[in-house]
Amino acid sequence: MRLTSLADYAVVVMAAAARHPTGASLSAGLLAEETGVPLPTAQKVMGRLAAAGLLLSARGAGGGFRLARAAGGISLADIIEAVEGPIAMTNCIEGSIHDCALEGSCRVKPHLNAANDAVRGALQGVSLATLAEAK
Amino acid sequence: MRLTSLADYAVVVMAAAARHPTGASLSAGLLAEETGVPLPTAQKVMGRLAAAGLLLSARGAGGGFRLARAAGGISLADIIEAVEGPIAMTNCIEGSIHDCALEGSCRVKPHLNAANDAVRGALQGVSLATLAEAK
DNA sequence: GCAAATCGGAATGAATTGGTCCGATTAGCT
DNA sequence: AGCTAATCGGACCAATTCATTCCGATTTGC
Repeated sequence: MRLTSLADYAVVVMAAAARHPTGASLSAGLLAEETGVPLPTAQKVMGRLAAAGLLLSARGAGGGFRLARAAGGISLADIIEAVEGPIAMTNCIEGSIHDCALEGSCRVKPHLNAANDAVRGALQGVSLATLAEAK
Repeated sequence: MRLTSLADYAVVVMAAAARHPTGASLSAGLLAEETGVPLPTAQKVMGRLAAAGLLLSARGAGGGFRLARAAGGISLADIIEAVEGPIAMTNCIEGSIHDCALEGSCRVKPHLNAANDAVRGALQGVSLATLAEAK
């Protein structure tokens, strides 16, 4: 029930990016300096965010990243999923994976499914625009 | 954002225990067989649950475990915390630990705090009595 | 055409986790 | 009262995952 530090950094970096004017080209180095996140780590995090479609990347000199959507259209759940993968408390919730020995006779799965939706909903209710606000 | 398999097993075992009559002495072997959880793992899980005060343990022949409180008074959050430790999405939320380099200049911490409370609330809203119900 | 700057993926070391085993303790029977 | 059997409790070890770092691929601008 703890998110990885990679995801933690991703939230910080995305919030910093959201405070810049829309469309500005932001290098990993710039955001790393602004947030205090180590540069190599920021690079990795931003790479994953770009792969997930939350950031648009441009290579070469003068390149950088920019938000793919408006800050209001990106949720905390989106950021976490981009870095950590699907939000699924247990393996059996994720549709494709079925390596649970109790599969079939498990009596609690339906309830866990409901709990998982509740948690996910709480995370989807927080937008990046909110996270970027001061205090 | 995924709970460990130990916590997963804990939920299954506790739900099985809640289906037995109140006060009955339940050995780790019995619950392991009922749920399909490997016995050594069930032992470890139940040990932690007892240490957290969710189960009462009795040693020796004829001993075993029993629920410390009524099933309605135990929440999913309680079970997860018993096995995984405090529910805190980030290190900076946990009061005592402060090994975050961004501490002080971090702009998103207050928002994450609110998100954490929302997640925790969702988990506290599910009681063991609900988990023990069929389907 | 050259050079600088930036993204992208691969490799390494550490930490947490999952699983197993053996010792400590107690009730019940002889 | 002693012994046996059953059960909890804590310690140990292998494995997976995570966090971090470094180097190569690609593109713009001069």
